[in-house]
Amino acid sequence: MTESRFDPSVADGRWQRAWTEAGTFTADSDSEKPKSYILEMFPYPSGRIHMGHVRNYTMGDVLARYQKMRGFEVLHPMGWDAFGMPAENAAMEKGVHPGGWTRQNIAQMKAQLQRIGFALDWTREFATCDPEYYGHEQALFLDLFAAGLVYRKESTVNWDPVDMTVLANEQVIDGKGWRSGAEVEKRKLNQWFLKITDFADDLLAGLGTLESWPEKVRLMQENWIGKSQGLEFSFDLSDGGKLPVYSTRPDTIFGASFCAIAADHPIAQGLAGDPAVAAFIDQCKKGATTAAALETAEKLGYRTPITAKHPFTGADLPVFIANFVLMEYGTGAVMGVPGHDQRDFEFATRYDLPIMRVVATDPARADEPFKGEAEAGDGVIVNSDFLDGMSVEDAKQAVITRAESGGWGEGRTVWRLRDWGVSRQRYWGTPIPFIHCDTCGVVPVPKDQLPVTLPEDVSFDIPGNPLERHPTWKHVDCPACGAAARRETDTLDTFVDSSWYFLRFASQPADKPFDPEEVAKWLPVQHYIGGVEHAILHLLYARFWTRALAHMGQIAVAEPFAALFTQGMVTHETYSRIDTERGVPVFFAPEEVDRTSAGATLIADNAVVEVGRIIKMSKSKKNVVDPDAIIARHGADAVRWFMLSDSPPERDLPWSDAGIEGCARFVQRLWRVVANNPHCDINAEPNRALEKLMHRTIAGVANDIEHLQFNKAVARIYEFTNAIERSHASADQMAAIAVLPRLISPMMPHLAEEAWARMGGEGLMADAPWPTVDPALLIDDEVTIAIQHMGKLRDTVTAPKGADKDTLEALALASANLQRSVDGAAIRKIIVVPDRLVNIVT
RNA sequence: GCGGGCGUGGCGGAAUGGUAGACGCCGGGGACUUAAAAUCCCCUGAGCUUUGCUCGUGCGGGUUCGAGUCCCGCCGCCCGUACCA
Repeated sequence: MTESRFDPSVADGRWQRAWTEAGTFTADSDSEKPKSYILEMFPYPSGRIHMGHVRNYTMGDVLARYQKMRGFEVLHPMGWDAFGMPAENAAMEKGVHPGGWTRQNIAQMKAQLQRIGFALDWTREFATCDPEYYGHEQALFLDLFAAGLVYRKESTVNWDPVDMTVLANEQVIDGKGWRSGAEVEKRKLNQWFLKITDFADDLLAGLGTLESWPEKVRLMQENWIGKSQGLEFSFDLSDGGKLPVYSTRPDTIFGASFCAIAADHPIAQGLAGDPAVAAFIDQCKKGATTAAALETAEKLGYRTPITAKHPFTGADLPVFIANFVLMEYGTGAVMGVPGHDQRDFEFATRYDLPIMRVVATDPARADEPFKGEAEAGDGVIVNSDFLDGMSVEDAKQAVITRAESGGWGEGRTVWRLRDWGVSRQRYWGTPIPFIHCDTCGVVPVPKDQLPVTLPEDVSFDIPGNPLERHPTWKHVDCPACGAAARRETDTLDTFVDSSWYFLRFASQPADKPFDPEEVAKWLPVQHYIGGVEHAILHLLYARFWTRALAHMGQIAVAEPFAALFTQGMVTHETYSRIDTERGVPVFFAPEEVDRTSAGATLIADNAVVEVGRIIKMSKSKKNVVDPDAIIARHGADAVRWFMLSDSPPERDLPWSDAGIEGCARFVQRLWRVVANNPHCDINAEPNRALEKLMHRTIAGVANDIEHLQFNKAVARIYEFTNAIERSHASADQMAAIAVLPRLISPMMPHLAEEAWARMGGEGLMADAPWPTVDPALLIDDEVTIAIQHMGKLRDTVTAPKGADKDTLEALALASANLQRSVDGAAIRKIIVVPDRLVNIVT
């Protein structure tokens, strides 16, 4: 290492090896120190680490290293969310085995992570596709089954009628299968479910204890769980039958002008003898199953000959079969109130049904016409007999009370949250440990026969589930009666894998999923960091599993993640040209493009390419920057520094070459400050301002890190470095330089170690304590006071901190600028905010 | 469609209801050098009648002595929407 240049290509590896050899980041469960569990959402091993991972793990790393300096025993593990569809897609496209492909990706990505110098405890690494891991998962699934939290029921999937296979939602594009292009159908399958709804109330209540979660995430989960009070009642039908419906808006019951039932509702099925009805029911089966697709699809209905009698007015309401009503939700039938539900409004408009106002902003506007859309908001009830004049809330209760006393309906709490369907008709996942026997029914695999492992000899040359068509795998004897039986061929949703991995990191016993004592030592996770895209599903499922395991007495943890942080994406501009033949854009990678301030040209032909919007890095848009290439060029510390600079961590971070170059320059600049360490001139004037700034910086950076405001910590370190360089060779400057390595250590650990070693620091920087702060030096003795006239700045003056109101008032009135602005006008009021400002009101 | 979030100079952003633009990037000027790179110093929201003034935080209103911040109504973009992870 020369004096003038920090060489990451040498230093990075040196310190990474030193940490590994010393076991610096191996968590000691038996340590006396207070414990801290720092966790980032583990990655799917897609092939390469991308910048989003680097950003996520750098944030966790800063916290882990900082907390270690603060005297905590830190657990900062890493593993692999290794089951999932991309491995099967790779198998289909490249003819490789999903397992081999995944293992290779893991090896590659692990090496990449190690080159970034993360303070990870690799001794606890595992992949969810390890048979040990998924074997324990199968055991837990059997425990849940025994506890009554697992059951089977019919539910709808996307069916590709050409490939004869189930499609994931992302494999359905505009209602068509992504490979076959065939119109997707809804098809029912018998599938496995987890009873997350048993915990709906508790999951909702628990949100109130998660003070260190972002408010937005708690709100999203609250709305997702969706607790509401409503009325379930039955309409008497013209054919003598009854139609049970559920509504969250019984207050609008007088505005009901039709009923709608699902295509697979028994009443609809009963009418299917009519070819027109049958044709409509068939039509309803078309299309994808997602909520977005259902909600935005055209609302279609078929008017049946049946009518329903309104319980209050006695009016006959037409009963429609409708494509937007689903049998799986509620009773599979709804009452339509077009005036106060947008979906019903569109439906009524299309089928020319009455649209009645039963809620208005005030009673005088009871007959105001609608302005082309439903009014779902609050108001007073009108045109509703005994409900008139009531608030929406009161009217709901009044209708429920009336229905209950009349015996034709009852109030019910319902949840938007549905039970969690965990069946997947796919190979690369955890086999569901059950066996189907013709005489015994569905039989659990005995625990001593776990894990049920995946067969290796599978092919992906035709669509569908390889487990289903494997020649031998599914043929087993029934564990109960010994007769020939069949294995369950569905595998578990990969969200199951990620619902308990954080427990397995605490310890990895061979004979059980986790050790409750170790779980008690480390859990809950102190900081959990990941993308906001997981705000609902993953986080809710993990909270559910934690509750279910606690319910069964296996752990004593209420919430798995004490604090949550959702970081933003790494983005990059896109470069494209329109393909003139096909009319679609063709994208180019950043390294294929020569970018100047004026625009961009393609290096290959030196002609212009269009510079597009700055969006999330993705392979399809080719706007990705490979971390390896950047590390090879600038070193790990520059990349880490860039990940923390400028953008607040919860927002998107636009990648820029100029930005990373600036970071690389700053790494070198820091090195010069340390390496050109001047000799102290004991005769030099002490630089008390620098000393104060040093203490303020130490305290400020600590506070910023604790609040994950890394961009602010970065700004402070820039300011501190600027101040050091501008100061003269005094003892204070020496002290400031000496503290620098420790300040930057969580963010630029390689440079910090190198500097620490050079300055004669003892042991590894990573083991050193955080510098101490003298609180006395954090207090200012002088402050700048703003002088305003009518709220506009006219002058600033300095005053002693804590100066009284009269002093500040006098200072303000003495200002020439203020006097010119006031221009002799009568002063009506003077507002003094101590240590901040004086505002003269005329 | 529904739920949630975000919007500040050329760019990323800073700002307990109290001096809008800290810090960084880009750009401009200068020093050093035969020259370049590197480095260092200075300037850098717009406009004006420039001791200073006006405008300015997506758009339109409102509350307040004072609004980027609080309230109401919009617009745009992003995330989720239960089988992508």
